[in-house]
Amino acid sequence: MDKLSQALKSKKLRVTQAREEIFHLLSEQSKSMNAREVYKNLAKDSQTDLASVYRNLTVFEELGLIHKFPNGGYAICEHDHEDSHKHHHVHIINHCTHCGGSKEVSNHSDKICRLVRELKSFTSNLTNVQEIVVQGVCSSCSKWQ
Amino acid sequence: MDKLSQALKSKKLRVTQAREEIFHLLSEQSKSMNAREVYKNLAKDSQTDLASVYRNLTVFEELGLIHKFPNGGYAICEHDHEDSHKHHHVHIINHCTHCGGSKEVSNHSDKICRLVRELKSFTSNLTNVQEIVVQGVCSSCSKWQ
DNA sequence: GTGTATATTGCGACATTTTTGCAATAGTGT
DNA sequence: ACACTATTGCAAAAATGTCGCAATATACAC
Repeated sequence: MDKLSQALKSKKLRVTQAREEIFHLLSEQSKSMNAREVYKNLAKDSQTDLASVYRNLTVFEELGLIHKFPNGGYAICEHDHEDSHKHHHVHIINHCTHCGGSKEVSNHSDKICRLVRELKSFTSNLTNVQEIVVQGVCSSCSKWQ
Repeated sequence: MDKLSQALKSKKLRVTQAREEIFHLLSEQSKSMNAREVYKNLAKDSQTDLASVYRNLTVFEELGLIHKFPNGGYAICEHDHEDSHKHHHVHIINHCTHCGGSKEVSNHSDKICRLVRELKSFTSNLTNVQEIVVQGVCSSCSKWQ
C-alpha cells in the first residue's frame, strides 16, 4: 500500500480518484505548485474540479503528506513526520524569487545539521525552528536574466 | 528629513499623506502586515484607499524601504539599501509562524557572514541569494503554547 | 505667495483566487 | 448487493488584487 492510501485510511478518509491524481502529480514534480497549477496540470480528461484540488491539498497538508510554502505553493514532504519529531527536523527550502519554483533540500547530512544549529543560535527569539527559506534566483532563471 | 522623504525625493517621487500614513504604520509595528491589514489599521478618519495601499507598498518595496515576505506580508527594512549592495548583504529574517511577527537580524558579524556563505553552498541551484527566512515560534508566543 | 505641470489619489469596475452550499456520486464495510 | 456517508462537481459567493480615469494634491519655478 502506498503512502497516500496508508495515510488516508489511518484517518478513515477515502482513497478517491481525485486524491490519487493530485498526489501523483505532486509526487513527480520537483517544483512546488499552487492549487491552480495543480489543476491545470491534471490530465486533460480528468473530471477533477478546482474546488476539489483546494480541498484535497488542505487534507494532504493536515495529514503531513505535503508542505505548504508561504507563497502558497505545495510540495511533497520528502521526510516523514515521525522522523521530523525525532530529529528536530528543519525544512530547508530553496525558493526562486523569479519563477517561484521551490525545492526542498535534504538536511540529513551532519554538515547541514551543524549549520542549522548555528543558524538557530542567531535566532535568539525563535524557538522550535521549523523551516528555513533561502531566497535567490535559480539556475534556469539566471540564464535568462 | 526622515528616511521616507529622503528615499522618495531621491527618486523624484512625492511625499504624500497616504505614503506617510502607511509608512508610519509599518514603522511602529513589529509584525509584518499585508496590504489589507495595513488598510484596516489606518486611522478611522483616513481617506486613504485600499488601492493606494497596494500601490504604495509596491513603491516602498522598490525603494528598498520595506520587505515583502513570501506570504504577502510587509515589514520595514532595518538596514539600508546602499549597504546591501556593498556587502552582498543577505537579509536574515526571523518569522514567527504563530503571531506572524517578523524581525530582521543584522548580519554584519563575521560569524554570520561565514554562516551565510556555508548555507549558500547548499543551495546549489540558487545564485544571488537575497534572503534567508527562519521560521519558528517567537518567545512571546511560545510562552502561551 | 501664485501658477503650472504632473504624480498621485479615490473611486468604481474588473480580474483573479479561494471558499462554500448542496444535490448527486462514489468509496467503504457488512 | 446494500446502506451509509465522505467526497465530488457545479454554481454562486466571498475574498483578494489590479486597472483606468477624472479629480486632487504635491513640488517647483517665478
